[in-house]
Amino acid sequence: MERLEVRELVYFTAVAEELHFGRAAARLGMTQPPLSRAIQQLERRLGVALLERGSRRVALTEAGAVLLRESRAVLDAASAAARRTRRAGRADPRLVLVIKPGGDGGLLPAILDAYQAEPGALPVELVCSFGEREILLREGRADAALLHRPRHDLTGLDTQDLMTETQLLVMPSSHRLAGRTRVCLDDLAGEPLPRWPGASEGGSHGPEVHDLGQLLHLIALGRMVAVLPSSIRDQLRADLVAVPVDDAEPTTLVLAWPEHATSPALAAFVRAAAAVAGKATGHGG
Amino acid sequence: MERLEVRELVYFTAVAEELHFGRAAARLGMTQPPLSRAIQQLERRLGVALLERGSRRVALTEAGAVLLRESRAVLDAASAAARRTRRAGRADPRLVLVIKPGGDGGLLPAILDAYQAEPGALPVELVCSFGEREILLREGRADAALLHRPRHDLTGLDTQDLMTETQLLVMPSSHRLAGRTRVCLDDLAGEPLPRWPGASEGGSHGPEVHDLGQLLHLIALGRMVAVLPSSIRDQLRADLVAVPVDDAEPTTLVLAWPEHATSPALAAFVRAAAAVAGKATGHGG
DNA sequence: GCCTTTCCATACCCGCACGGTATCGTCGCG
DNA sequence: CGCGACGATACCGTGCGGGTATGGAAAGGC
Repeated sequence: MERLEVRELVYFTAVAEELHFGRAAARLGMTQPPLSRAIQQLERRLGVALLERGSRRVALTEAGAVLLRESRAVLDAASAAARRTRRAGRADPRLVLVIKPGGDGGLLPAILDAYQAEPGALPVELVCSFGEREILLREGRADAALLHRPRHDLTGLDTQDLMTETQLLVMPSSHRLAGRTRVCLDDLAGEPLPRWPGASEGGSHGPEVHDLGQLLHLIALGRMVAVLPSSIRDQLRADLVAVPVDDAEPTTLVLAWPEHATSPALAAFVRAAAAVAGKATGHGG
Repeated sequence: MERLEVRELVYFTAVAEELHFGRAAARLGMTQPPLSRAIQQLERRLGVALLERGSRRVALTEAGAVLLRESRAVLDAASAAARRTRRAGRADPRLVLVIKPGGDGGLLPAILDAYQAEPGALPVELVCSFGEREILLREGRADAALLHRPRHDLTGLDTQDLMTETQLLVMPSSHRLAGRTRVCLDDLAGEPLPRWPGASEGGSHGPEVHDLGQLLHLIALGRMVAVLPSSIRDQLRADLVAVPVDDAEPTTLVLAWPEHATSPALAAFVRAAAAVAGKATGHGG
């Protein structure tokens, strides 16, 4: 069984994405002929046609589509491997935790305290980031992240549930729904909801939002409303109102980390977080 | 950022596993000097020490241990990519489903029928295999598998629950517990339980077992007992008895497939299986 | 219908890096 | 102190990855 090389996968990915040998070669910083040969050789070694070459157009075969997807997985794994190794070799070991400002459900201080009490705890570096936080984990840029299920895609990650919250509709006090004690999702038809960077799917049609202060400001200005976990209640400005959304799926705050991670520092952090979460749900409900 | 090549990862994995450059080189079918240089170059490019060389012993550094784990992931992904691509390019497209004989909970015929009724259904190739069935999925040798949660490790796989079953203790009619109407796990202390190939963890201390007929035979001979999902009741020999185990965690039969799979044939199969399972729990409970 | 344009494939050449052989340096042990 | 084991270094050849030049086929314009 012939080996499959990373370089070949990079080449193939470029061609498969461009569907054009010339452009792909330019993107790779090389010329077209060696690229053509590399792809041919790849096809020969796999014994499979990956591309249909019309003289004017290039298209993926079924097998080519499969290899494109698989290649991305391999390349992601490879660059994550490099990054994680480099980070593990750094002289100043740290635990990188990525959070969304305001998205910690108020548990973070207690978790950090509990972690620092663990033996062998490392300094924790907090990275604040909005959209696409799970990507930082998959890329090997961070050790752990606070995410929300089901909002985030958790495939390929291991997780520890921390706390489940109902969701609130946050709006200016002048809003037509501000007097209600509860609303349901149908009431929100036509309301401008925030668009989170990276989540370009349907439904959200308001302006794009990058930070919690900005979001609350825009809500206060009447430009939009938002459905948020109930723990943000503590952080609301005086000019905003929040009422429960009855039929919004509850959101679970989870601690997530890359599958198969073995670092004892991470294990200690997960232990600490689980302990804090257990205590919190223990009293609080 | 320098590229990380598959060849280098193969080399490093060999050295990291052997902890000996000479043996690693032999295993790779090459001589020692180029191997040493390749590892040095890898360390230089990553800017990290991977191995501690004593003159008499080689040991992994912290970063080396990380890279070993990551390398295995990358290499697994790469060979899975090759296999999946080759299979996608085959002239006779088939859907490969791996099952454990007797482990289908009786749902399989209905699922296969429902799938064949789907538009564009492919011929289904059944592969029977005992231990380590999930590995066939991860290696790209199969499209889907019937597995049991929590018995199998499902990380890295997408799943569809099919049916949840309580578990039964299966034993010869002469067994000391054969007269009981129910037992609990503590009653089984000291009983020889089957060892499944690949699951070498504690608790199971009986002979290794590779197939259901063999297992039932050994039980009938009084050599062991087993805790099995209740759907095997239909397949029991007359000389065996089965009673519920009260505190054994219920087992869920799941259909599993590699994450991010996009094949329409697989999607249709999942749909068919979900429909059958929904109907089954609909009447049966 | 022919010429042009636009691609990918082929032919040929070169340099480098990968792998081999020979040897050294170093540590541990008798 | 000398020998053996093992990784590192030195040096060399060759195969392969990449470059330039050119061929060849198909689509489009006049």
